[in-house]
This record gives sequence, structure tokens and C-alpha cells, in this order.
Amino acid sequence: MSNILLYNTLSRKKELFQAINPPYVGMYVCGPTVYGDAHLGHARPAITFDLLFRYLRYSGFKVRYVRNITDVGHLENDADAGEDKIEKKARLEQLEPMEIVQYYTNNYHLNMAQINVLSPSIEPRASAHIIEQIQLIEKIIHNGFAYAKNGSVYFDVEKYNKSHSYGKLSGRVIDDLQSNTRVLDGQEEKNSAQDFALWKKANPEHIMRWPSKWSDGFPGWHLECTAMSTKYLGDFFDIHGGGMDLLFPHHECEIAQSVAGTGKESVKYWIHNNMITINGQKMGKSLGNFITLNDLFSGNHKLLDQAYSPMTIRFFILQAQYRSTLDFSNEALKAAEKGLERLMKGLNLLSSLKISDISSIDVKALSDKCHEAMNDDINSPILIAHLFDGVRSINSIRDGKDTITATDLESLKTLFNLFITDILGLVTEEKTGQNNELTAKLVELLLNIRVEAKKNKDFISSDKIRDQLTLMGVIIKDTKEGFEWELMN
RNA sequence: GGUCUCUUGGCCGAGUGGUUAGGCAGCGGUCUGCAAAACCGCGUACGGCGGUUCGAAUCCGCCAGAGACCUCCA
Repeated sequence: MSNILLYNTLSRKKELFQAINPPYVGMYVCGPTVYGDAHLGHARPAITFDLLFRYLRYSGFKVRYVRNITDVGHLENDADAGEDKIEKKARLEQLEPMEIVQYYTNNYHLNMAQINVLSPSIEPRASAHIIEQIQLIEKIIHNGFAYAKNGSVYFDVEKYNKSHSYGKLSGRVIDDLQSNTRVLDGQEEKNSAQDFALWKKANPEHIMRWPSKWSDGFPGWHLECTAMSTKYLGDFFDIHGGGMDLLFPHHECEIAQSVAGTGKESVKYWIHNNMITINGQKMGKSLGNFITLNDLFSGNHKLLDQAYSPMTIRFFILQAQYRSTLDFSNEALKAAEKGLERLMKGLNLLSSLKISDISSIDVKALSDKCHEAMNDDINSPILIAHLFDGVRSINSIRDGKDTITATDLESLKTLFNLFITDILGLVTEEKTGQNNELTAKLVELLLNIRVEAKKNKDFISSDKIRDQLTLMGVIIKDTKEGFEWELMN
């Protein structure tokens, strides 16, 4: 079916992807906690796994892609003393918690659509799966790996580690953890510092609460992913993805929960995307150095020289391999903007190429290279480099320096549409105002007068029209046939 | 402090033993009334010091610097 290599964090090497039940593939990716606008960092996993989703589907797999919305249980601080992120935001904004959840979920969906990220097959909410989480806690308690205390339930890491390996995903040793875990407030309930909460008893002022046999409370953060992934994908599924920062403790805890609950691990391939950095540091909420997607699209942020279109952001992220850090800078984004333009121009040129009896370019070889790049751990930058080689060939054919047959041209069109549009998910963006009929007519009227002036060698008038229009934000390109124009963003 | 990772030409970013990745910027050229745009051409870089090897950006060691995780984070 395919020979896709994927880097599995569990084994620390690239493995041949073999679906558990081909052609079906189950993929679970940790989605956002909806208590703020999505920032550039959130776009990385979304695009990374969107790319994988698209490529797996193209490769013949029927993928069920589950990406959750965390709307409860994600604590602000340590598991005992912390405050629920959603609740905190709700209190600050004087809103019902679910109002916050709805608002930021809507914004997330809008942003994802803007960067052309496909909707997952299922998008479960943690708050809608309390029963499943309670059932899982009961199983874990039944199997002896959790204990209740004062209405809360904690996972017994030490006991689990005696018969299983806690730390196998992140490469941690439990003894190191014990000696190095910082002393935090409110941990007195737990038997051991590294134990984590499965259920938390709610304080009286806590709004988000559900009844359970232990207390009126709410589930722990790590639990939701285990409960929801196995509910929709079964006890053993193919791919679990997320950001590298979730590796420990979140994903480590997921493994422990699933083994403690069902007796076996539930994930075959663990895949992690790396971070987006800014000035060499991770972009994140806690450091306050994040730039939201809305900021990027509007250009309205002190670190931004200009606005960047959603496709520029998408291309910027795709230009780096997902396991590398990617450093934000205006210079890098501008480079991405220009590069994307070049690529899309090449794609558009395909429809106007003249055909010949023979081809001087090798479309099949290009196609093979593109597939090889994607098969090698989804290496999008290599794929893009090959596509740029294709663009050079396309320009060269246009200039008459290379030739292409009708058959090869069809193949090349198919290839470009497949990789650029379907797999990389890059589409041409309409510029705002371009469709305003009156503006278009006025601009064209002026430019036609300018053509007349040029014919009459009245360069003073022609340059005046050009300079004035340029000042107004009309980009003019002179061509053999006359002119082309577009509005500045 | 512990665990792990990274350090590539002006910028971003691929590449794991021997062939020029690619993009942006820059320079040169074609085109143009002049420009702009577009297109074409041009860059032998791999933190430092040793070692292995016929040969290392790529393997090993040491040193320096940066980062991630260890607490919420995509």
C-alpha cells in the first residue's frame, strides 16, 4: 500500500508504517485547551498532522482522525493547588465557563479553516466524556494502580513502575524524578510527588463539577485523552500525535493510564512535532512571547513588520521538517511569502504552457522524488525543494528552453495539483478588494490612458499615472501585451 | 541539579561518510523609454579542538554556546 517511514518517539527511530487493520488508520492528536486565541505554536501540530492525515488518505488509507478540545480539567498550576484554566478565564471575563469554551472553540475553528487545516473526523470535548473518564478511573482503581484520598483520586506511579515502565516514552527514570521533583504547594494529599490526579474534588467555589462516587469534582487532564482516544479508536490504535512539550508528563501518563486500565498500551506510533521558537526560545503562553494567528493575519502586533496571509503561515511551517524547531522572524516569514508566490505562479503557469513532440524534462523522476520525500518521515521541505525544481522547469518551458509533450504536461499538472493543493494544502488566496468592480474599472481606465501616453512617448504623463497609483497601493506590472495590476495586501 | 536535543553560508532551512538541497536576501544578466515585476545565472557553508577513516558537516571524545522537559504549555 505504501512504504511510509515515520519517526516513532517510543523507539527513537524511523519505522515503516504498518497499519494495525489496513486500510483503516486511527489517529489521535492532542488539540487545544480553549482558553485563548490560537497562536503560531498551535498551528504547528495542526498543520503537521493535517499533512500526515492528507498523505495517509492519498496513500490509500481510510483514516479516522480524532482531535480533542480540552474544555475542562487542565489546571493552571500544580494538580492540587491549581485552578482550572477555563474557570480562571471565565472569572476574569465575567462569563460562564462554557461561554469561554464556545468562543475560543469557534475562533480555533475559524483559524484552522483559514490555514486550510481539514476538520478531524471526530472532535470530542473532554466535558462531554465525564462518564467514560469515571469508568476508566474505576478500572484503574480496580487494578490497584490508583487510590482515593479526601474525595480525589491519584494514580500510584510508584506501584505502577514496579510492574511496568513509567518513563519509557520520555526516557525518564523514576528515581531521578523523585529526587528532582520540585517541592510544590498542596501536594500533601498525594502519597508521592510524581503521582498525578485522575479525579479532583472541587472546591465550593468551583463551577465546573460533576458528581462521582468520590466527590463532586472534575477529571484530571491526562485522563481525557486516554478515555476519548480509546473510545473512538479502540484499545489499540495506530497513531498518537502532539507537541513535544506534551511528551512528559502528559503522554507518559496516558501510557500509564491505558496500561493500568486495560493491561496494555494503546498506541503503536507516537509522533511529536517540535516547537516554534522566537529569538531561540519556545513560543508559549507561560513565557508570554506568543503571537496569535489573528495577530499574524492582521499584522497588529509589536513584533510584526506587516501582516502575513494564512497561506504564508502554512507555507512557513511546511518549509521546516516537523521534528525540527522552527524559528520565527519577520525575515523568515517574508521569505516564505515570496517563496510561496513563486511556487503558486509556477502552478498557475501550467495551464498556459505550449506542448511539443518531445519532452526535455523528466516528469516521472520528479514524481518519484516527491513521493520519496513524503515517505521519508513526511519531509515537506524536501518535497518543496523538488517542487521548486519543477517550477524552474515550468518557467524554462514557458521561455522555450525546455519542451514538454501533451501527456507529460498532463502528468505534471496532476503532480503539481496533487502535491501543492491536495497534500501540502496550499491554495491561491484572493486579495481583498480585487473583486470590487468599480475599482477595477477605474484602475484599468487609468492604465489604458497610460498605455496611450507611452505610445505617444508622453512619459511624463505615463510615469505620473504609475507613481500615483503605486502610492495608492496598486501594484503595476508592465508586460509585452500591456499591463497587469493587483492591489497591495 | 537531572534527562534529552541542537549549533549548517547575510536570514530561514534540508542533508548522517565521498555527488551543488531548496527558498529569501545580495550580485550579474535578459526584458523595459526608464523603472518595477518576471525570468535566467552566480554562493562550496557546516561552533571550537582532537581522534577514527583513503575520505567527515555526517562517526567518536573533549570544550564552548543555545534550547526543551523535569510545573501548565502545541
